[in-house]
Amino acid sequence: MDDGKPPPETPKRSRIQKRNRKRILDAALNVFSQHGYRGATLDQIATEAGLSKPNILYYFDGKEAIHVDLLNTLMAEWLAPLQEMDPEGEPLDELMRYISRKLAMSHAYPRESRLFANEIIQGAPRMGPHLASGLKTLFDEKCALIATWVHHGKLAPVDPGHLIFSIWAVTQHYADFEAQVEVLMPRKTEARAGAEAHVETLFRKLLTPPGYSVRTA
Amino acid sequence: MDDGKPPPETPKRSRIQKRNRKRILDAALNVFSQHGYRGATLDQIATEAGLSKPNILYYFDGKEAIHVDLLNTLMAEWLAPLQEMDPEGEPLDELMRYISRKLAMSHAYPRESRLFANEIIQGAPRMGPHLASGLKTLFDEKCALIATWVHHGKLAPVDPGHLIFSIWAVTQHYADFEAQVEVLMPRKTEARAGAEAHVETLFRKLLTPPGYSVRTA
DNA sequence: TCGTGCCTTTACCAATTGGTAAAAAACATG
DNA sequence: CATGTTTTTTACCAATTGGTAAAGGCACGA
Repeated sequence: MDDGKPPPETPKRSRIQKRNRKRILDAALNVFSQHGYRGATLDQIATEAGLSKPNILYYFDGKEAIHVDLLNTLMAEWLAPLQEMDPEGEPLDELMRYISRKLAMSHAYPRESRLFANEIIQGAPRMGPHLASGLKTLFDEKCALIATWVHHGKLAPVDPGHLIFSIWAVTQHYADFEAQVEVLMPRKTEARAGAEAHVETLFRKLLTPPGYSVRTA
Repeated sequence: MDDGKPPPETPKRSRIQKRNRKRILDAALNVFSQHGYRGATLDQIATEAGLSKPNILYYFDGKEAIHVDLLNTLMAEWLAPLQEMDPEGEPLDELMRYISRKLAMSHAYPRESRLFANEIIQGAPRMGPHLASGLKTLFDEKCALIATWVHHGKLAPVDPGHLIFSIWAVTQHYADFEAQVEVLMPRKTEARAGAEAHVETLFRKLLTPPGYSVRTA
């Protein structure tokens, strides 16, 4: 009886393979996040990676394979902050901590943010299945968690799904629309600090339940 | 003395020209908003418009000209709600009304939203000047207005620039990331109503100044 | 009926696209 | 160093890209 799938597929890559795959994926992240899937070209990726085009196709099965690999690899770490929201923690603290980490990630990894933004704006043609399975599960789970928090009066009444959407929207906006933010708010360091304070206030006011006592030292 | 620019350029287009230009721009809006500038092709636009490729180039000077025309034409109406925020009105009402109209526009014109989203994510290479001039002026003006409102205690203390960013982020999210929203929150009509209520609450809680008396009938 | 001006099609083009075949070079290992 | 393996390059493709030239159609007034 053949179980169909080959043994767990230990990558088992030589160090030169690891190095070049990393170079390619990094170059591809630059190009895909800037131009979207269809607007990106293998030549561009090759040039940016410092390799020849056929050499790139020696490491990956094609343009689409690179893109899919990127999406799969980055999805996990992109969702880590949400995943780590702790059912045992203090609800408001957990949510505010999540928001803060999400905003920090948008500032630290704008390319990743734009990669996903491009893919989803364009209808998520290479991510649809992933969304429906992995992401949806996590999303539903965390929605349920937030709902119980609300139910126990630990948070102000709020629609968990739309709450998550607005957290994503506000935090990722700074990465995805960086070009616009920079034009409209040129002093970068000030803008970043202001963003943090604003987002913190926005969601704290939304989520703080009525009659919540503020601990002042 | 030649003033350099030709007379005000009355378009003076025949009805067949109007019809075909409209068809082309509509098709181009579909294609550009779905694939971004570089990912879009003239053939695709031509097919969608029901015209031949050379025929399209009879009406427009090239791919870029179509894209620029679209951006210019749509920019004005896209910014109309912000423009109409009235310095004479009641601050909180004006802002909440703006937010509501912005959300409605995202639902009614998702293609336009995605057109701009694509352009800005990709660094706004064909819109940079417009951003720096027209949009920045409007943005600064409205920021100043909001600042005076805050100063007079009509709104809770808030950074006007970041406030506008978060309004844009939250409202446009529903258009730009529609593919994701639909997967995670499948019941469309409920989702839309929920979005309205959530966004309303989010910003009303942020903006309502301390000690604001709620008028109950 | 004949122009005349507007619109559309046909037939192209050079450049770029994603991708391949196969030789050549570099590398590892005995 | 000899040998087999991994990596890289060279030389190509067929298809698609944005764009052009020029001939054809078509409506409409004289």
